[in-house]
Parts: sequence; C-alpha cells; structure tokens
Amino acid sequence: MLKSISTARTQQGTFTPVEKQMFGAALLIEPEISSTLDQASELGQTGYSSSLLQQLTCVTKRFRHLNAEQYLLRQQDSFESLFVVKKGALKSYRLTPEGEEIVTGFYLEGDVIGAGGLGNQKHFYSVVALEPASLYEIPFAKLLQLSTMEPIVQQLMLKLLSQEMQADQSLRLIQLKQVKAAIASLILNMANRLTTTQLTLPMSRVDIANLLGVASETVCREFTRLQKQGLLSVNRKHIVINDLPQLQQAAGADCC
Amino acid sequence: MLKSISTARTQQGTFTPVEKQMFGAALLIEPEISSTLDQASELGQTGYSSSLLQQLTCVTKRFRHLNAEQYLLRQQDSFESLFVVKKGALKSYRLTPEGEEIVTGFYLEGDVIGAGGLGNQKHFYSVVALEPASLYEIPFAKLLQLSTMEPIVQQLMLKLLSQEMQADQSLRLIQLKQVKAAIASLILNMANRLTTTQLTLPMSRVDIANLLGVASETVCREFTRLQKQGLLSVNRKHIVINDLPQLQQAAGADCC
DNA sequence: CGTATGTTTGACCGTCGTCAATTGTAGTGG
DNA sequence: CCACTACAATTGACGACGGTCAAACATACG
Repeated sequence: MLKSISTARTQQGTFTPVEKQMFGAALLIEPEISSTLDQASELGQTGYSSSLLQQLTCVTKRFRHLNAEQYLLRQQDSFESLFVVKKGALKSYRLTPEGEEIVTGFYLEGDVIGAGGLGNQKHFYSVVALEPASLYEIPFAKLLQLSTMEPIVQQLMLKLLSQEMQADQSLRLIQLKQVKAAIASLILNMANRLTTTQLTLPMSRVDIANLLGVASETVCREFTRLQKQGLLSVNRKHIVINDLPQLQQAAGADCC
Repeated sequence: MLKSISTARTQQGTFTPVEKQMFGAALLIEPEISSTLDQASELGQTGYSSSLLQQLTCVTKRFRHLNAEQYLLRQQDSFESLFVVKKGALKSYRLTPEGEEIVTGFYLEGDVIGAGGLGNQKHFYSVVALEPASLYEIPFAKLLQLSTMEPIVQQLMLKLLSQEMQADQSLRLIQLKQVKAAIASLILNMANRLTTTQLTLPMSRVDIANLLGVASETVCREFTRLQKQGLLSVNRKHIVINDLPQLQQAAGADCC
C-alpha cells in the first residue's frame, strides 16, 4: 500500500557513506545496484562514476517544502521531475468522473514520487501533502541526460518504475482481501517502515477508505474491532501495536 | 483491465509501413514516439536509426508458440525477454499464500508482456496461454545493449513500463466499481480492441472473477443481468453487444 | 454415450454501504 | 482562558450486494 517496498540503504564501498546515503535516498538504491556501482568503480570507471555521482548529488540538492494540504503536483501536470520524500507524508489520488477521490498511495520518508510519469508527458494523479513535508527534486531532463552517459542511471530508472509497479500490485492484493486484513497490512507496513510499535497516522479515515475502496465507517469499525481483540490500541490517529504476531496473522501473510 | 491502452499504429514516414508495423507491434509505438523516430531520421541520424531499426527487426524475428494452458513464464523466473502477443490470448496471475489465484491481467494481440521485469531480476507473476498463442520474443539483454546506443530505445522502455503501470491503475479503478460496471468495462475494452460488437471471450468466468476479486457466481449473475436489461446477448463465451451507449453508461465512464 | 468441466441459477446469510445521530477534538474568536 | 464552531471519528440501524453452498444444466471430450 505504501509506495516503497524497501528503504534506502548505505553500504561500505568505493563511495563514502555520506555520498551513498545521498545517492540512495535520491534513487532508492537496492543492495545489488549499490554493488553494481561499486563494481563499476572497480572496473576502472571510477573517474566516470564519481563524476556521475557528483552530478547526481548536485542534481538532488534542490529542495522543496510543502505545508499540509499543499499540492506537489496535479493530474495532467506535465512531467518534469522526480521527487524523493525527505520528511513528512503525502497522498496521491485520482478523481472519478463522478468526483469521487481514489487514493492511489501514501508516500513516506524515502519514497519516490513521480516515477509513473517517466515514460509519459503527463502525470496521471495528483499528489498533496498530508502534513508539512520537504522533498528532494530531481529534474527528469537532467536524469535522462545523465542516463545517456551512464547506463547505471538508466537501470536505476527502470528499477524505480518496476518498484512502483510492484507496490501497486501489492496494493491490489490488499484490496482483494477482507477489509480487516487490509487495515492490518496497512498498519504493519507503516510500522515496519518506521521500525516502531507506536505510530501516528498522517492520513484520515476517509483517505484510508478511499485507498481501500470502502466506506470510512467500515474503516472505523475495523479499527475498533482490532482494538477489542487486543491487537491494537487506537486513539484517533495514534496507534499502538499490542500483539504483533496476531496482527501479522490478521494481515494474512502480507505476501510477495 | 487489459494490459495495453493503445494499439500499435503505422504512419507514413522515413521508414516503410512494413518496417514500422514490425517496430510498432514490437514496442507499442505511440504516435509521438513514432514521429520522434522520424525526426531523428530527419536530423541526419538516418544511418544510425536505420541500423537501429535493422537490429530491432532482427531481434523481433524470434517467435514462440504456445498451446492453451502452456506457460510463457512462471513467477520467480529470471527476467530475460519481453514478449509481444502476435496472436491468441494469455492471462497473468499471482498466487496468494493460501493458494488463491489473483489474475493480474489479460493479454491480447499487440500487448506487451514482461515490462514489469525490466528493472528486476525476477518476474513477479506467471503467464499462461488461454488459447493457442504465438508471440514475438525480444531478449532484454539485446534491448539494453541497443538502448545504450540509441536513447529512443530507452524512452520506449520507459514508456512501456509507464503504460503497464497505467493499465494497472485503471484496473484498480475497475475493481473499486460495482461489479456490474466492472464487467461492462471489461466487455467494452475487449470490443474496442477488436473493433467489433461481437466477440468470443478467451477467458473463463473464474478468470474474470479472479481478476475482479469477486466470486465466479457473481460474474455469472451480472452477465445475465446485463442480458436481461438488453445490453448484451450472452451465450457462454460468445458475447454480442446490443446496446452500446447503455453499456458505456453502465461502465460508468471508463475514465482516464 | 458418459463423464468431466464450465456455467447458470436458487437459497441463505454475512459483510459492508448508507443514513443518521452522537461524541470527541482542534481551531477560532471573544 | 474559555465558549463556540467546524469537522473528524465513532457508533447504531437497516438494507442491499455479494459470498457460500448446493443443485441443475450445457458443452466438450474421450
């Protein structure tokens, strides 16, 4: 349900940890890609790669700040940049012809926004901040330009898109489940990403309902049911996980 | 619901119609990309592009034939090729931990299979033929190699991935709708692609049910309901559209 | 012709959507 | 600092949609 399947990682290698973190945060480097970078350096392309790195870190130095309710981009905006969430939370959604909101995902720290526009001229969803948020901005033109010089960048872009696709797919899996399981999955996913048993949801019940395609009342009822079963403590947006194993079972093996 | 949003097209230009069709069928060229190709040629890169074209047509000359029920690829297979459906129909699916089948899409003539693996080592779904099918095979390694020489190929790959993502997204929209609307959309999409009011479904009721996340009985009931309303004539897998405008309305503006 | 499989239909019941009332919380202005 | 207001969240009642079980039926294949 959340856009990123994995979080950015750093590794010891040819690049300094700081550089890697920067690069990783910007492009969600997986371990294997990270080592690809290392290998590239080891293969005598160090000069080339480090200049690449310089350009990338340069590119990612742009920042953008949003207040709650402010839009990062709107459906049909022309595609110009990728964004990486540095802090805060956002949601993406589309509108049905009837004006209903269909939430397509939530973005937390480290998530990449806009990969879906990589092959298109236009974005096909709007993205709005749920709380004050700051983001890195990566101009797509710059990225494309770099990619012609460095195949690694191209692979990264492909990987980004694939990840976003996989995230969408697991979202589909969630929707097919019982609502109870979907909620449990949502909570678990949030908790995993934040590595804590206590969390504050950035999104409203309505947002969750629109993500799962159910009524907001149903979301409420499932929250209270999970609380009565002792798996969660719920107080509005504040959630405490009381019984992790049971919750995982309720999620029904979050799968894939 | 169906994987491709648009079908391959041919245009008059630098390349011969036959070449274009080949290229278009293989990579789902959009008009604007197609004209990009033309522009590239006009900008004096003709030699380069036509060698690209030669390589592409060469690459796409590989064929693959499947009987019904035969697998094109299985979940966790390593990613080696893209496929383009030349004839026939296939479905892709994943299994839940409980062993339930979740259909992720149907592929008809002209559809591209496997774009989701572009950034990954493994495919995350299985693909099986619903009826005898023949496909073009495009080795990924070759494609990547070409893309380092020709930015256009890279753009095409990005576009392919984006298209697959958009298809997934519209699938999500369908799932959130009423089952009736979902079925109507499915039929309309099939009919549009085949440009006819009379069609034979390649997939079973169970497959449709697994795609939409409902019971197969529900699919049956909606089919008969649409028939009783006079929108469709249904006889097992044979469908005739009797009232297109009404059907489109039932689909509820297939949107986006 | 007979069996296996896919399809259709009916009966029953649980889940979830809708409508509505109530509570709780945060933000506003006095 | 305290009402007052607006809105999110919660809970209840009721009905419809869709899942499950079961049976009847049609079609394909041997």
